[in-house]
Amino acid sequence: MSVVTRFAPSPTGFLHIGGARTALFSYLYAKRFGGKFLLRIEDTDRERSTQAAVDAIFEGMQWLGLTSDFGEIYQTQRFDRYAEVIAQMLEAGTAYHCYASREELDAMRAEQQARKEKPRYDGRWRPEPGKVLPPIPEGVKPVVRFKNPQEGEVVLNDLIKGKIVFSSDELDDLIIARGDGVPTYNFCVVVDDMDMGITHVIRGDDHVNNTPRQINMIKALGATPPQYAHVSMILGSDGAKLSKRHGALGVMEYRAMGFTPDAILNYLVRLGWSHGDQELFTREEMIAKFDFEHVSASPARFDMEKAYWVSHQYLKSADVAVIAPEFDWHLRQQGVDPTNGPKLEDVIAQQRERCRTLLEMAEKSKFFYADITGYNEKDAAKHLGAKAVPVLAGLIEGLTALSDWQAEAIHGVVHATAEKLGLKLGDVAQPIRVAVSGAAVSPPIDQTLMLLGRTATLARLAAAAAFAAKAAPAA
RNA sequence: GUUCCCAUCGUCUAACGGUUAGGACAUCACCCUUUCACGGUGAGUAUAGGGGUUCGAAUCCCCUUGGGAACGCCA
Repeated sequence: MSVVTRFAPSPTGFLHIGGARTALFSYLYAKRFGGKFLLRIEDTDRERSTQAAVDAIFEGMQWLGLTSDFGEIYQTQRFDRYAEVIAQMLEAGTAYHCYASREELDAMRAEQQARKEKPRYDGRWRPEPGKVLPPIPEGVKPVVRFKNPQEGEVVLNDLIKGKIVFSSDELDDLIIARGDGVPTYNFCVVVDDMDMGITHVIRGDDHVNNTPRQINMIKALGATPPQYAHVSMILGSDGAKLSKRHGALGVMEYRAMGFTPDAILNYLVRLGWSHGDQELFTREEMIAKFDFEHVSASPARFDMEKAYWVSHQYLKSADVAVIAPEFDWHLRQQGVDPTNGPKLEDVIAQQRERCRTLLEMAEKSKFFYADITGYNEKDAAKHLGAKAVPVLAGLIEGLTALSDWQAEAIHGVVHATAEKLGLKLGDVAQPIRVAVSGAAVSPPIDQTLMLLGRTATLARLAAAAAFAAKAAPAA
């Protein structure tokens, strides 16, 4: 049997990092066995589902490259099918109508909690042989409940957590259709997974307690339950649960922070899963090596520092042509148009070693594409003082005379200037950095000037010379 | 409250009864150096606690403690 997995988010918010990892695991597992992966939008709660959230989920999945093999599937488009199954179950006696009002149920739960019991439906409308049901109240639209078997136990052999046994008497009769006829999550999941031939249900471990009921429903429908893999949640760096108020970010925010999709995926795949000592994986390697035997059952914290490290590894080793479009996006995000200026690929090649993210790279590369707006105060005070005046003058003279604007020749001029003035290389290079980039940090100076180009270089050196001359008397 | 899950360096993890408990991130030190980085070398840091089982336990079992989840006409 070919593997079919699914990622089934409810569209009530963006695609967060935990969901992305669950989706990734599902995707990898399917691909590993040459199977299919599908994305299903669980939008039966029409009050909370929004189109904006649906769009955000698709956007995130697409950016990560986790594409569905079956297009878009919405539960709200399958209501006819759910109604059909509910009718079947009513007919077969595996489901029944319950006329208890919400108030009645609230009161029941309150009583149970007062008695320190687990709140659960008491089966007041559950038909049993010889049992007399209450009179049907007028004007009440009944809900439909699943008639859960009450004997024995349900065994879940989870691929990650191992064997988990639930006693059947812990399981109450859950509602599968609301008073208005709209089916509920636990029921829709079961019908969908069955109809879509899902072989492996990979989801967050907050669903573990739903699983025995779902297994019972699948069995009541005469189908075979899929395999389950319940993935632990991702915690914030302080060990607290990620929430909207507390550090939960959508995957697109990681794009804004300068991560590439591959880097995020690589970080996520290693969060809870391992393959010996290997830290870095290509997408192909992830697919070839992913397994549930090495997925941890315990929750993991999201460590931004390590994520940055992974990001850096990708920036350093990736094909510059692949990164260039994302780099372009970041520059434009910062209001810089990279059309006129050095080739993005060349700038990336110079910056990739010293930047952990594309955001950082864009910030540090703006000066290649736009005029600098001023000097870093400390750097200017240190490097553009009186001492810099002869240095800059010498450089301008040497560089103006340069016919061949290449790194090697530029390097020669910088060296010659230092030698002529009896200075160390750093004493010459630092003023140039500040003059040209606005601050004392840049790629190697010869590369920087080559990329910047002759015109901009000389203009900025001249401006810095004027600045230094003005600052000199005070110094 | 009830049920269920989880527990190795600060963090992510390796170990599938026998290792000086390994690697990575982070930290610190040194080297390299034209700034920032990269890179190199090295250091410190862990089996939550208590009982068993066993010749031998991080590993299997039980208890404690500490985290977490679920218990909706939410998903």
